[in-house]
Amino acid sequence: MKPRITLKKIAKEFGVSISTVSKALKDSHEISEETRGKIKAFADYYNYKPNSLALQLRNQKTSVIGVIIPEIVHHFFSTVIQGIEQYANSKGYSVMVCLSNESYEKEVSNFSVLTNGSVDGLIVSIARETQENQMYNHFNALIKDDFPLVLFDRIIDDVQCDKVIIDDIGGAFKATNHLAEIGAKRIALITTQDYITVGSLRKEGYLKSLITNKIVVDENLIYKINDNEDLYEQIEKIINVPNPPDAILAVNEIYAAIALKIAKKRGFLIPSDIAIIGFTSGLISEFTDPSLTSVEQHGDLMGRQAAELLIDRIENTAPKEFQKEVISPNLKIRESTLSMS
Amino acid sequence: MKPRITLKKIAKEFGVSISTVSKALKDSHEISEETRGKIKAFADYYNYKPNSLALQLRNQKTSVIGVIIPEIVHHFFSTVIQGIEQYANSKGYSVMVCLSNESYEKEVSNFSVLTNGSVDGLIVSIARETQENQMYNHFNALIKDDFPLVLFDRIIDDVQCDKVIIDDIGGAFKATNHLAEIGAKRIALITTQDYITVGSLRKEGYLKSLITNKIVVDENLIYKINDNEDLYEQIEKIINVPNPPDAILAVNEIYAAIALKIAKKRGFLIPSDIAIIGFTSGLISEFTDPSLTSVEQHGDLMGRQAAELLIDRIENTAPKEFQKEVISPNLKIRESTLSMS
DNA sequence: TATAAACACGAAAACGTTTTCGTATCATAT
DNA sequence: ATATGATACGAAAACGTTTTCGTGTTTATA
Repeated sequence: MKPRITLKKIAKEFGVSISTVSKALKDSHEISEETRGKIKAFADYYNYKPNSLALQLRNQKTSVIGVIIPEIVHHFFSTVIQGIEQYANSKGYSVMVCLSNESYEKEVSNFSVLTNGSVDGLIVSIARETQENQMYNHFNALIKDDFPLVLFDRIIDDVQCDKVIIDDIGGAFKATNHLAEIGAKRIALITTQDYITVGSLRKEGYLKSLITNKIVVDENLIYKINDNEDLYEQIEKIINVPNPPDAILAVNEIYAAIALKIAKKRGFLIPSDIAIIGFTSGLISEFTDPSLTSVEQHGDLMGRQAAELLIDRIENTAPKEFQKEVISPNLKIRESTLSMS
Repeated sequence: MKPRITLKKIAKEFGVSISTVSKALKDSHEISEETRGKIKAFADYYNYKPNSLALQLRNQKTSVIGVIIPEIVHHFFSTVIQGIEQYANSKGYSVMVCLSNESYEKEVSNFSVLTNGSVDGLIVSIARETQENQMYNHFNALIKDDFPLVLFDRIIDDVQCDKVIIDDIGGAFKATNHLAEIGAKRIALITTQDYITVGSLRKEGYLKSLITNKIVVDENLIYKINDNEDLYEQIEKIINVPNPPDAILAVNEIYAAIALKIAKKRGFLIPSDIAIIGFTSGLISEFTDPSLTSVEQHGDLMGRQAAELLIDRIENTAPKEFQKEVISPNLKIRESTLSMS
């Protein structure tokens, strides 16, 4: 790469000082029209642009925000990034994306890279492994230094910072209510392991709804999927049983789509034999047959709000209580829960 | 945010010079064991980490690579990012992601932000608007300065830089051959406008296959979708006609999934009445019913290769011919093309 | 004509780091 | 006693920028 042109080189060219060049390029009235003109022409010709590293160092501000997420090949997370990028960009910030791949070690290493002065703040959704083992020291270290930090979706209650979550309890409650309304009696829940906070919150909403609807809770209808094992096999055990459920609430789109596929293969009619709802974020629900009713998560809105909170925190240094924004998911009713005959 | 601790502050604390502190922290033998010990303990206690901006400025190297893509809520692009991030990370680089939203203006503005010294190189897939109007000056400016640049997927032939593409012609050829083999005679193509290079290349492969299979080309079976208008309406006009095609090749997953949905609604049996193949990247094809045969694009591999080319270009400054890596897509056969009865 | 103001520019510090070179102090060898 | 060498540190430049504070020269005012 050719070395970029700098103030120093321009100064040398005209035998003036660096300050003169800097001022000339900023149209300062301190510099004569003549000098200004020739310097600007020269700089323009050589396509001078101030080195942003130098500026960042001088201004003690990078205008970059770091984002650490568990994965990116995931409709929800990519939607969040879109939301973040959009708002950040409108405020003059760029976005640096790092992936933890659900690994604690990589999350910590990302923290370490990003908090060395290369970003003004951090937006994070916690890796599964981190949540599983509850190792939060890297977060506490940031908090101690008042480093601007926003957690979203997968959060830690104990960490004092801004947070954005969706109302998982409410979403699951709404969805389960809907299943009950269309006549379901034996509503299964396909969820994750307990340490995934969103999974256990959705379970809470599910339970709350069962109680509200006076349906007896049957622990045998609650299935905790292990993401590291074969999903089809695990979900098959829910449907291919003597007394299958008449409705399923799945905490994500994939689980729901797989359940649908298996149920159809077993000869069940959807929704008349089994109604299905999934939490969603992607496009799959729209293209299954029947299409899947789903709890929509509004990832872009989450991203936007996280970015708003973070940038506000960065730019307004006055102490301020930490916010917790809660986004309400909505139920998109499709064919998989059209009233059961 | 609390001000971070610096060499200067540590130096002041012990009444030594900055150089001494710097050397002590690097375990230099120039510094006495005693001084070294107390400085390191102090630095450790206050969690000293070198300011990366200062290092980047001094070393004239950021270890960051910039990525500009049209959108991120898109399975293919997020897969590419994953590939890039993974390889880049293994080589000690971070990734800065910017979105052009298919807009020329935003692409240029991203260029401008990223090429001011904040990244060591750029990986780009061109915005639709840029391709449509063939405005490539921002690329030429980079090339002139030998700025490390890799183009992927949507490329420009005229720009002299490293490139990674998939064999679109070959993929479409293979897919169309497959349709011909299972007995299709009237194979429709659902593609994009001509200025999208991948669209026109896939059309080329389609045409090549028709000729190979001695099928007469029928221009009426080639449909160019306008992404800004209603997709369902446009695709309906392909299927809901007096003499519908007996097979469809769609240049992306969404077009294929919509075609499938419409065909089923019209009462066609898939694949016996109409066989369907889509180029793909996402999960939709797996969850439709019947599942969709698809041309798989290996986005992560593309990302990885792009990152390899870029980092090689960054680290080995010796002149070297520009590479063009071509990735072969493979045909994943699913239910939508099981041999037509 | 003396003085004040305007003009046009330069020096230097600051951001935080690394690294080369210089040097004062002390111990050792001749 | 002198030269040599090691030891332990500091000064300063360099990366590229902005900005404050001088300062010398010219112009306007009393």
